[in-house]
Amino acid sequence: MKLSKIYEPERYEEDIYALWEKSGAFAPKGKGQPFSVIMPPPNANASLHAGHSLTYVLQDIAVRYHRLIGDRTLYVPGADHAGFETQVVYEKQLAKEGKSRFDFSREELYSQIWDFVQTNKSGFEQQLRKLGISCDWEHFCFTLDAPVIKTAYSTFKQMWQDGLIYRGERLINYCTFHGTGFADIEVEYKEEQGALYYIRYPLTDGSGELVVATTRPETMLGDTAVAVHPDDKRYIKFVGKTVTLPVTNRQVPIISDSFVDREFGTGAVKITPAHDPNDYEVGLRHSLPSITVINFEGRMSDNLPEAYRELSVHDARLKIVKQLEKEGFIVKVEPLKHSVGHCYKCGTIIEPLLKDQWFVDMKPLAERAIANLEKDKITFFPANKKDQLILYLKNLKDWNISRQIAWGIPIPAFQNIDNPDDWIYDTQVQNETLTIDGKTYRRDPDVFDTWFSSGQWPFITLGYPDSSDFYEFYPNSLMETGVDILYQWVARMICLGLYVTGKVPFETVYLHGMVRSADGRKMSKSLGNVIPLEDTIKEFGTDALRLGIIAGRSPGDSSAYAPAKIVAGRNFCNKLWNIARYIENKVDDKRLDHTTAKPNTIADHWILSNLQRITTSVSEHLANYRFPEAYDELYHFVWDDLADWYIEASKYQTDDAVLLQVFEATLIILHPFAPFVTETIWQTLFIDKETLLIEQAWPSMLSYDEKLAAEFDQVKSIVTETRFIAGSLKTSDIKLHVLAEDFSASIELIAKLSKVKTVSEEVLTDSGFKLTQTVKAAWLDIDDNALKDYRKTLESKRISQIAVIAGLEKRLNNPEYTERAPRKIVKETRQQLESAKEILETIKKDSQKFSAVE
RNA sequence: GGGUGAUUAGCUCAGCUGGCUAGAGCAUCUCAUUUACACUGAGAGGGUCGGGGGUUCGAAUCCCUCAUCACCCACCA
Repeated sequence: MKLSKIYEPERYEEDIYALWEKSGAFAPKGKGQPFSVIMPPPNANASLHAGHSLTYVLQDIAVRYHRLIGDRTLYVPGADHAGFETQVVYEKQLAKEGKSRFDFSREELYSQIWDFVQTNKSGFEQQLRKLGISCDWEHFCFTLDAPVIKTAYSTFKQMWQDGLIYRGERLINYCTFHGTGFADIEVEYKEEQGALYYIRYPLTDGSGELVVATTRPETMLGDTAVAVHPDDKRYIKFVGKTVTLPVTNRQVPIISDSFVDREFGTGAVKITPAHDPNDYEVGLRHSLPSITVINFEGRMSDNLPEAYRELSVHDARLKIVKQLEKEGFIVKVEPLKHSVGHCYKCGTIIEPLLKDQWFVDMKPLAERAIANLEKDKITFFPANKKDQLILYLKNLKDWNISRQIAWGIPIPAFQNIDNPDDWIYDTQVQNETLTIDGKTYRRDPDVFDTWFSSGQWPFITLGYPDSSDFYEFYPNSLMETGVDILYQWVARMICLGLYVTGKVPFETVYLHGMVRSADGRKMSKSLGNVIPLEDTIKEFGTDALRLGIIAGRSPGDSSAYAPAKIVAGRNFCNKLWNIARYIENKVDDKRLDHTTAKPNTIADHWILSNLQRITTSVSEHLANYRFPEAYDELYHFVWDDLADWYIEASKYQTDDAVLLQVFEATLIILHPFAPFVTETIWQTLFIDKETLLIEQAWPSMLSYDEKLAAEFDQVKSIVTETRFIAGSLKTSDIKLHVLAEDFSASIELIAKLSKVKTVSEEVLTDSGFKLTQTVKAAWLDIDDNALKDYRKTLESKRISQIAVIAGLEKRLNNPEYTERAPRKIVKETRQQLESAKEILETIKKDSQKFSAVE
């Protein structure tokens, strides 16, 4: 089969992926050491954009590399039901139909969303195939699969029994629009312009007043105290007295608590335990009652004076301020910038509200995680994220795992209808009520926070607790995910992994930065700057996207989607393609047994030397997860070494066997990065083997002679400098002289590559222009007058060469350097100085010719 | 308030444990047209590595400090 002139990815990619999938190449094979990656499951109803590709491509490169070096490699794909996220998407769809979640029971909603997800689910699977992701589809896992739920339940039960899970009334973060609570980390804080209201609270005994400052005057309806700092001389005399609250006329005590900041506001704080986390803590310390004045709909509650009932928080604030002003209780109002928590989906202000929920006591889990992190049981890329994670874990508060939504794993807990404190664990969640020993229990209507189950992903996906996969592939070798979910997900996987299995869930965490849009902003639907995956693939091909998206990116750092890098990737694939075409034409039907190739020419030795270097280097980079560095070196090996020099040389010094051998090895080491084009070429050039590139073994080395390889470097230098001079002189009509003893075998090669008219072995003793960049002797026989144009260049070369020598001499004249620096470095410096001096001599001699001319 | 990262060529960014005259892609300039490849080839130009200080024989790299930008966490009556 003949290859077309330009690589057209869309002609091959689909078939190539099908070929891999059909062959079973994605399943773990062989007896190598296990290497496992569990894919962070994409949302089941999601469509991936170009930015998403980064995570899967990085994982796939690691996976393909480990497969090639013979590891028993498992890459588990999955999908996330993404509880709240998905329900929000579905609710938006309902809204379009003029309906809302209130029109359905939770069971109805659940089954509707299930159908909704089923119809959308195939999207990302096809996208992953398009990206060439070599995951083992047989191992596919959805976060609502029965085994997942089973393990999540048994973990919940175990934690309950161990006293790590408790149910209690706490202030939780509540979105009144979506009607559910959130974990602390899910709240999005924004800096906002607000107002600080100074309000008079008269002492009940008429002996004066306290002025409190608040941003939320409406919550004063629920005040149960006023607090001052215990050391505050202004107020300490009031402690123990009471104030009479304006509007409600309730009497509340004045207490002292050191949490009060004397500098802020007036130094006197109204305490509303039911609506402020700090006040809640104060309330606990001082046994204050909690009065709820805002309900779960975000409106003022029924226990308030008629005028305020059912008002929105916003309206209530306006109304109460108006009333206070009228009655003379407002001292002043100051503008104040402060941060306010919002729902990360709808932007509604998060209300801290009292609610009974299930909580995980994170302290013991976090401590164990910290201990393991400090013992470096997990390697982080970038390394500094480990310390950040430890800091986070040290300050971790208890985790609210109850969600008031329909789409999720029902919490397996039932409450005695006659005794609210009597909760039992039971997994018969399909029943709304249970009757046990004559007592009736009602199911908790809530579901788990998605992260409670996905936090167990590294072992849940492997069939924990009693499967061979689990024994073989846990802990996972690599967890590659976004730096944005370090706390949200990685932290919880470590905590839960240690708790359930006793081991850290993975050996390495690689956190990629975010792919911002081309405009430098975050890529998001709402900003309208999303780059669709399909567009990029269609325009440039998958391999180009894979190469462009990983190029020049360091872990943990965000950087923009760079079309120029995708273009570079596309061009690179085309270059490779054309190397293959060249080889195809050259080798034709010779059926060379290239497996026993032996180097003949200096170019052969040189390319084998470079192949050895690049193979080792790519291995080292990939073993240490330095993806962009590996790609960068491969790019230059293929383009600069293989195409520009070796292939060019092969046009004059034929050695097809070595050429084929080198190209075969190149395809293998390049395969993890650009799987489609490499496999396509493999299937075309090596079809008679009936093998798949994806299943090849990492190349082993051919022997070569380092000295002969170095000879070729000399040839390169002569050719390069000759080209440069010829270019400056704008002529190729020059005669090149080289020392026969050094280059007799390469004369023709030098002539062809440097494109001069003739090359002679005649030695010019007193004429000719000596090349300066090589130690080996080579001259150009050029008319001195013609050379005049070259004077400037030579002069600037001379000056910079003198500077180089001065620098080297200064270094070597410093005894501190020669004594302290490693011997190897010093030796290198001496050699550099020597050759620098030689080059300067040549430049000087060449320069002198000009004085002769003038 | 605490923390992290960034600042290197016109643009986007690499530079791992300090050690050749600091690199890449794209862009720019010159030359090349029946070539495996114009998605090309041969060349060139372009940076006092944000400022200042320190450690070191040696600093883009380590430390301190300042500035600017970005992000994260906590608090914000």
